[in-house]
Amino acid sequence: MEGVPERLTSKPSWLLTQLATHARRLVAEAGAGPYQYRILAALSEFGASSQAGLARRGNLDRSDVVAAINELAERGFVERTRDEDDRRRNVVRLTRPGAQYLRRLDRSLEQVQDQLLAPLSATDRRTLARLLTRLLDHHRSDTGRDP
Amino acid sequence: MEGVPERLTSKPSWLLTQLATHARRLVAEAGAGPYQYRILAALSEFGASSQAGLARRGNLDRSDVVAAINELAERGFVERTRDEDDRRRNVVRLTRPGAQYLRRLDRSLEQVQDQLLAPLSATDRRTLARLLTRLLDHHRSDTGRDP
DNA sequence: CTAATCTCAGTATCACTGACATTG
DNA sequence: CCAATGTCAGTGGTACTGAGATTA
Repeated sequence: MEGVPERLTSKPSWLLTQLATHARRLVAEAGAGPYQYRILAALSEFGASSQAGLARRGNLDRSDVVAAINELAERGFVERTRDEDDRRRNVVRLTRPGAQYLRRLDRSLEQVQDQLLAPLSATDRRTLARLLTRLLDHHRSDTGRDP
Repeated sequence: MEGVPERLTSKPSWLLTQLATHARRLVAEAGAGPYQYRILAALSEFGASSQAGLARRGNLDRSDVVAAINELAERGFVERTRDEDDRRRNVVRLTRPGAQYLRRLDRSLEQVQDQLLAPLSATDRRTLARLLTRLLDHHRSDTGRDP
């Protein structure tokens, strides 16, 4: 024992942060702002939702959702209407152009993913995804129900 | 196939970014500023070095190294002296208090690590570290030689 | 002249906090 | 009254860019 052998490369926490910035950069090059992508993805997978619901599912802050939706709405990718059943809420809906845009983003992301995971075999990639998912699920105490 | 099943939870790039923020938060609670920690760790593992060398090894920007070293030097954890053999460079050296501080940080980090990796078995943890390391090595084109 | 180093000033973006008004 | 929602203003930190001065 004695000195920890490789502090910089053996601590998952640092590996995560450093790899994450790399991933972010790649993703940004693909043209996908993380907030907007997560919102579009959540809408596509779970359907129309309130902004608070999107925040919960996309793991982002309510206040950040506001700005992101503003831009998405301006570009015509989502529709924001008042929920008449619960007038505190806005119903956010994916539009057709929004769905197309998401598909384009997904194609770019797939390439990014390939670049990012290049040195791993298909099995390793699955393993990695599984482990990361397990971690994330565990640390997301928010139950994540719909509203 | 058809629609991508779980965009938000199956893309390693997103998993990484989200887990990374979680890790960062935990690490911050442990009192370890990421820049300063990486510098201290690099110094401890590779010995005294120029600031540019630290930047390369710690995967950070030269300009950020300046500020981090300022603080570390103020707190007496590192010593910065002009390199007389190459007067462009500063030689940064870990002091005794600096080494002690690093050991304290490491102890805190270990607990953080445990929290972060709680849901994984020892084997899984090794696997994760191995996969992440492989990725990071691959994406670090910088050869990382010393100066 | 080119290249490397250190430094400073400034930027973009993410994540977050606190507050407030509206509605349930 | 309390809780949830949407909105806004502002903060802190990371990562980065660009420039300048010094030395090799």
